[in-house]
Amino acid sequence: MIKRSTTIYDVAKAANTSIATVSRVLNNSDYPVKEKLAKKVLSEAKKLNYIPNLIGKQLKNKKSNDIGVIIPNITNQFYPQLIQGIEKVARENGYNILLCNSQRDPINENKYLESLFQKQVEGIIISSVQNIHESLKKFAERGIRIVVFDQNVDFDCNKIIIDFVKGGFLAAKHLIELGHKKIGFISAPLNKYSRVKVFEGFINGLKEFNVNMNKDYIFISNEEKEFYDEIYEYNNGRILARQMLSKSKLPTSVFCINDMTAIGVIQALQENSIEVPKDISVIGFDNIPISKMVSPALTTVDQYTYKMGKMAAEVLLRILKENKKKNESLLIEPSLIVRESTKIIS
Amino acid sequence: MIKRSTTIYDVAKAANTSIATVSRVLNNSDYPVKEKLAKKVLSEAKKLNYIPNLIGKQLKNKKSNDIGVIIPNITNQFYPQLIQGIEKVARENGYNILLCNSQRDPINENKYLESLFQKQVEGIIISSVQNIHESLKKFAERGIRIVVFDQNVDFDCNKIIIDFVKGGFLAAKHLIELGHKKIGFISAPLNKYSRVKVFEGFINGLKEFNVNMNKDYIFISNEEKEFYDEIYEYNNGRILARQMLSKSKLPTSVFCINDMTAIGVIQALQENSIEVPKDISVIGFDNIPISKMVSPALTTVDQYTYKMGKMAAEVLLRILKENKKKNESLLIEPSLIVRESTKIIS
DNA sequence: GTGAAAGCGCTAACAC
DNA sequence: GTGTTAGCGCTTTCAC
Repeated sequence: MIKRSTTIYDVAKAANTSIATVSRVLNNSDYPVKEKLAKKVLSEAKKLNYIPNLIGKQLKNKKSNDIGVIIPNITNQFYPQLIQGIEKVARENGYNILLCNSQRDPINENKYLESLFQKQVEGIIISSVQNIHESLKKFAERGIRIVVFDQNVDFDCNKIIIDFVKGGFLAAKHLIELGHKKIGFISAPLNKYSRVKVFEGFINGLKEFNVNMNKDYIFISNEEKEFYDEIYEYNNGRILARQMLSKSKLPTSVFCINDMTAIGVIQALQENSIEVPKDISVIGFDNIPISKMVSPALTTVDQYTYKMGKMAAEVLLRILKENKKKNESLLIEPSLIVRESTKIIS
Repeated sequence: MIKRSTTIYDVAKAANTSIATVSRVLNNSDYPVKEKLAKKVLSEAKKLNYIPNLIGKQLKNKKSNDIGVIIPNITNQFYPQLIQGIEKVARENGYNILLCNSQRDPINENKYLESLFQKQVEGIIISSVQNIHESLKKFAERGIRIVVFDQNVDFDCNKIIIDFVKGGFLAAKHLIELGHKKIGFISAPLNKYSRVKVFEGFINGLKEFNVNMNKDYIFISNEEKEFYDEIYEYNNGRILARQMLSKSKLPTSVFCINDMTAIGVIQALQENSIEVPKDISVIGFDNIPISKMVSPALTTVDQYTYKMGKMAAEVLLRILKENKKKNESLLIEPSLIVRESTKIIS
């Protein structure tokens, strides 16, 4: 840090008063200060271009007004939308966000957790990429308020989660109602709560309407790796779609674990002269902004991402403010968004 | 903040030594400490789950190891890509990023600048939404190192900018080489350096190849407003494309100020049964990931966003490390990416 | 080798 | 109404 010198002492000296008074004036404390002195302090502070050092303040107050947000990856629009929601609420309540991309790597996630703890954040909103939540739990026990979203975790904390089972069910139901019997499923590894549950709902749907699940139509990748300059899910969709095309029998419709995957799938199909939805109907999950920008526009299941972000922040701030001990758990209802990528079977 | 009590004192007491020694051990200082004592300190710290309080450290060291990043909006993929680049470099050098979305609002931008200053960031990487850079300059003068990218600013600081004029030129040249003479231009207001320069390059291109610029084919919106849950540029493209369609004469090709706008344009055209590129060729600018996901895949001008982010961070960190006074200025060469949204005029 | 103590910039309890 | 001062958690100088 450079000379960035002007401190509260400089202002006090310039205004010919004490640092206590300066602090009172500058913080609009309701402590009585003569108007004339207050004015003087204000004008001197302005003259000196005084900007308070938050670090000193935070150390003294033992309050950072920061909340940490950990997400897998910022390039899937799902997360930016969410962050916008979080940010809006946080800002409005005087909180700042420290954003961290785990790049889907548990090691990074833990590093970030530690780093956020060091920075004394008051709470953390996280979509964890881990299955065991040792470190998260450790921090929760030490008093950091945790809100998980998108993924579930294996201990008691605040949760904002959409009803994935219902979402998967809605997707299956939609395809079946369009007359499809050969329904495929394309996904990244089922190693996360969200995916497992979506799949569960999907299977439930097939069962409920007496449609057979055919293993030949199910394509799930083994690996999940994120690069700084690539988009994992999109590539994954492309790869799995090509795998599907290499089989002798094709389904008439596929449900993809999320929109980015679906977009990759559609593109790979189109490249191989399979028309969507004419030849194969495709449905996604998330309803990210670009799902309506691709063509055919994607039929999908809305997770209300922006709203989810707002809710997560609201829960966290409420808990922080009221210093509640009890954790909240909110379930968001997903809904089906029908666009152009699915159609009645011909 | 909660009781999060364990401090360096607790560790010192537990290890039966002084805080000075604890600090030395924990920071791997090259100060001599008897191995046995050091081990003891380490084990007690571990036993107590000691995690250092960065705020105390920062206050003492007068060094935050934080850099601020201010961007207009996180939902346009252009920025996430950039941030990934910045983040990678920053992480590798022990720096953390404080990310801020100005939502294209100068007032927010200034608020964030002030907030970052308060947080004692060592440098700021910014895509400013302002034309006058009063406050940015003010902070630069106070010793914060500034790197601007994407937009230019009106004072001397570090700049990572792509050659917008060349980019605009490339777009015009491409369309002309495909035989187009009726070339349109669709853009958000030309109130930012980037847009002005791109337009300039575009006009240069038309002139160089003796193609007339027809005012009837130019559509530029008056207003620029960002919402938390909408995507300005995409909507803007849709609106302007509809305006274009309401005219009696249409161009055979249009150049859009960026990819998101182009995607909006293409979609509005398609909704009105204008085929791209058969009826109208469309070219964008940015080469964001989704430009290859839409269909037709977008012909565009690559800004090397990820690389730009890395470069911005590298410049900042180098300047910080070497404490250089002189500012650096880097120009990135754009390049044309031909995909499916443009074709030879029939 | 080790520890005491000053001080980073700030707030607030306490004294006057 | 105003000022003095302790102390937030930490690093580092200086003394031993």
